[in-house]
Amino acid sequence: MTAEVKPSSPPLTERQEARRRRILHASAQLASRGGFDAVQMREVAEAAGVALGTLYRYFPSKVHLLVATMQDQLQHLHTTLRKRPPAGESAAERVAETLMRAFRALQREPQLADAMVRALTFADRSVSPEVDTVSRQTTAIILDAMDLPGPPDPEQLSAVRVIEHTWHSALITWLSGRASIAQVKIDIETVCRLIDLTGPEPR
Amino acid sequence: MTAEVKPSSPPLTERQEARRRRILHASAQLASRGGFDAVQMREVAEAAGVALGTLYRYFPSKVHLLVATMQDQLQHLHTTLRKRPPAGESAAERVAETLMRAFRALQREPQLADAMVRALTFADRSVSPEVDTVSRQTTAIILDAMDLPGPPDPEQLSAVRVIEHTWHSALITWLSGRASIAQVKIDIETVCRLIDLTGPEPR
DNA sequence: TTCGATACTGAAACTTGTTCTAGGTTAGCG
DNA sequence: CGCTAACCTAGAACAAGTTTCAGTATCGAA
Repeated sequence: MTAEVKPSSPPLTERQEARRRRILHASAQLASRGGFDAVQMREVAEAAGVALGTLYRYFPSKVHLLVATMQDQLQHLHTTLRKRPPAGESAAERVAETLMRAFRALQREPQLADAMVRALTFADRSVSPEVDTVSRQTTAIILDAMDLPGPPDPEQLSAVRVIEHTWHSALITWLSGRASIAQVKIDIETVCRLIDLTGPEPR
Repeated sequence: MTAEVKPSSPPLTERQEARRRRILHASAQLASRGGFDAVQMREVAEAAGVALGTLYRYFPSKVHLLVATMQDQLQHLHTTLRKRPPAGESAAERVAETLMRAFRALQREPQLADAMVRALTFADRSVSPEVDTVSRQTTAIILDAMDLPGPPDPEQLSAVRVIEHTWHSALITWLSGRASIAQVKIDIETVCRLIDLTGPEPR
């Protein structure tokens, strides 16, 4: 279930790889302060030491840039989470625990979270492939936490999708100050019950 | 459970009410064609026959405008839905039916849906009150569909929130072409099972 | 009816995402 | 080494959201 971010088509030279990394770093840096609005393309370019045109060659829009930033952060998160797998009894508990852990990680950088999530939901069709990658990464994290014996069945996949929807949308309501952390926790736990509903029992 | 859109603080004169209505109409009109990008503030102002500054006095940003447009459309929808209540046996069925009906309504105006939903998820804290109103309208629609005998308990409210999250997020993935209508239907039906899970049984 | 406050208009200006252009640099290859 | 294509840079230019301002119209109260 390893979901590596695709190294994509043309292999980059070392300097190009470094540029790309500098850009993503600058993006995350700026986002950590003022959130979405603070990630201004001219500033990112300057902070990364590249020309504006170059920035646009690497990331065709601000949304692309921030979604790529999210891919980057998610990969870190996934790696971190794997080191200490959740300890719950049931799959539902493990998933809820994992998501709340991820949530606390985002809490530490709320502005960064804001920038990434806003970009993700604002993305139009032209960013679909990249958004899809993020979605696959999230799915991988959840399935990892479920720690199923075999491959998931379609019903479980649907439950996972619903959990993703909830996770995503709950994050937004928290970021915009319309829900408390406690409420997010309750919603996550509520939706995770779906897992035990679909899994072992006969239908 | 009637959730009227608050008439807000200062009562408007007749001409002001008419202006406001013209603006919302122009907004919906433009959105129905090109979606979010086609709702350009200068064009809205021109189509509504008001100056740009006036448009901004009524709606302090494009996002505010589109969220207000959504409030408007939701109210229509709610009225329409009430005329023919869903017929399902269980609360879960009725909610799923209602949401799919709403979904089909949006399908008829995908560009408008795109504009409204993008605005909703892109909204930052400054739009929280308005977004909250939309959320309450949605909650009211779902609770109506559930047709509970008494007031909902906290567990049911959490289930409703999760359903809203799913509805909202599923809509986004459909609009951005990353999920089919069939998939949305499955996800809605999946999440609606939560209702029967929380309701009648003893815990 | 008249007055003062508030709202509206038209137009310019400002901001930030995005595109374009002309010229210099780099990488790979014979 | 020298060539060529692809890449990079600096900077201007353009697009659309938002703000501002001076002047005009409207409204509600005296």
